[in-house]
Amino acid sequence: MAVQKPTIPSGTRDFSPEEMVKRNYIFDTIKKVFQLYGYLPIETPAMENLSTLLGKYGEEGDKLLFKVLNSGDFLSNVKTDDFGNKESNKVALQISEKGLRYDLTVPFARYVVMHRNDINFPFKRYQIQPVWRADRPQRGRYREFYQCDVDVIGSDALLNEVELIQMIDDIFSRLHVAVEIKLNNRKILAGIAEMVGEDDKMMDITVAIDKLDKIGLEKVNSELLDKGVSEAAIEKLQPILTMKGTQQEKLMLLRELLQTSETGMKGIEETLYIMNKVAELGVESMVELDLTLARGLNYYTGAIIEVKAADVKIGSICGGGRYDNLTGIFGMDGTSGVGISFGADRIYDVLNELDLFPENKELSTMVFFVNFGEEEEKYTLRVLQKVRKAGINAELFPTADKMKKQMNYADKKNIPFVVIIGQDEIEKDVLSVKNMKTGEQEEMRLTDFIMKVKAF
RNA sequence: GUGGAUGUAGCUCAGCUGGUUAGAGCAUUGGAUUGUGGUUCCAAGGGUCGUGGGUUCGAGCCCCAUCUUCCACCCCA
Repeated sequence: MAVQKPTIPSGTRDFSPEEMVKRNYIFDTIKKVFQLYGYLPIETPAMENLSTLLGKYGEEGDKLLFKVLNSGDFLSNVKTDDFGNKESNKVALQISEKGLRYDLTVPFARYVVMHRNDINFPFKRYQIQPVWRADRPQRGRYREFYQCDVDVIGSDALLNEVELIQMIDDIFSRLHVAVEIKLNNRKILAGIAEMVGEDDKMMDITVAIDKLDKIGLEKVNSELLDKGVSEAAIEKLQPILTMKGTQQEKLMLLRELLQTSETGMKGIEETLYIMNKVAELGVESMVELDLTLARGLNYYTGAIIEVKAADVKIGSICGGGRYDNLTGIFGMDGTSGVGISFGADRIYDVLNELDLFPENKELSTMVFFVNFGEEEEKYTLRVLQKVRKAGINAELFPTADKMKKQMNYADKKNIPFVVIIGQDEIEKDVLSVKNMKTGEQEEMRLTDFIMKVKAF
């Protein structure tokens, strides 16, 4: 039988020990801050019923769901017509009732509804788990990646939005990454659409605004026309498209322009509140209004937040917003939530590119014992035990291989101290300690050695 | 999902208009050095040239399909 080359599905990755140490540094930092602000973890299954997933992410999102084949004789219930006509979508629904989760927010909403009687509202939880999207992979875009979600549900206070921004600021300053926090509000977008008299074209208008920087005003206008937006509406939109000035000035101008729209005004008030509070609290990162921020997810209703690394071009590394009625789909109305999601994989790429990972010396082996053979091994094993008891990460080479090989192993593993215990040392009751960085070697007693390593 | 590029040793790559046995550096293994790594020297192992088909006397090179990775779009963390 021919040996097959092992591969993994495109867009997925293996993580080496070195990578995991770095990844855990990110996860640990994020978790620490989440808990600092009073959020506690939950987990949900990798698979959800398709019925809870479908229709929550828009048409595009449905296409990107990984579906899980039913177990057993999954073809038995398929309608032959659908199969014969190659109706992939219809057939898919007949042979699959589960799917891999696409994000953590929708499963969370499902969780809240299912456990509503046990939950103490407002419910502050975080969740760090992988999600899957059948997207075409690219740089910084994977088919399996981790999200770190924090949400608070059951409170419509804007203080929650402020707290989320504080946490963003806290986490990225701990990671030493300079970021820009962009803020928008779905109500402002809706207000703009209302003001120009094209309520139902909100998404098209938003996407057009989003492209302003890329393709320019003229093309944006002609694209709007293509989408069926009336000329009068486009005319009314011009002051917003060409708006200039500081954050405050823009908001003031918007306040004038959107006077006729109650929703729009509310969005502006909300944004002003959030921005003022954030300014009062002295958040380090730059926080700015960005009308182009649409965020495809359908369920946002208020604030929209997105974070970009200031020094690396990689797309957003954190995003989220307020969803007033996500639980409504699952039969629980009037519960507002707001949350954000940190993209661990992209943050990893950013830290890697900027060389911001710390030396995690407390995680790796500190002391390596050379193995000289049966008799020395017996003695060394006891020494090793004492070193470990002192809380020092240490290991003994499992076989009495050549010194060169053992030293090589220690060197590659970046172990700072190598301890050599042969017959001489046993007789003298000392350790020969080699500092791998300086190459110096000296004999010392065990207790002195332990103190030396601890002080290192 | 649409368009473009890419794939040769574990890694990074060379390989002429199609022509004998496909190369280098790094890495690996062994030796110089039977208690001393990171430097040096010597040697060895390692390839169905992404996969499948086609053209040809002959294909790593040309053609088709397919997959991978990357880039742009769509969308997104």
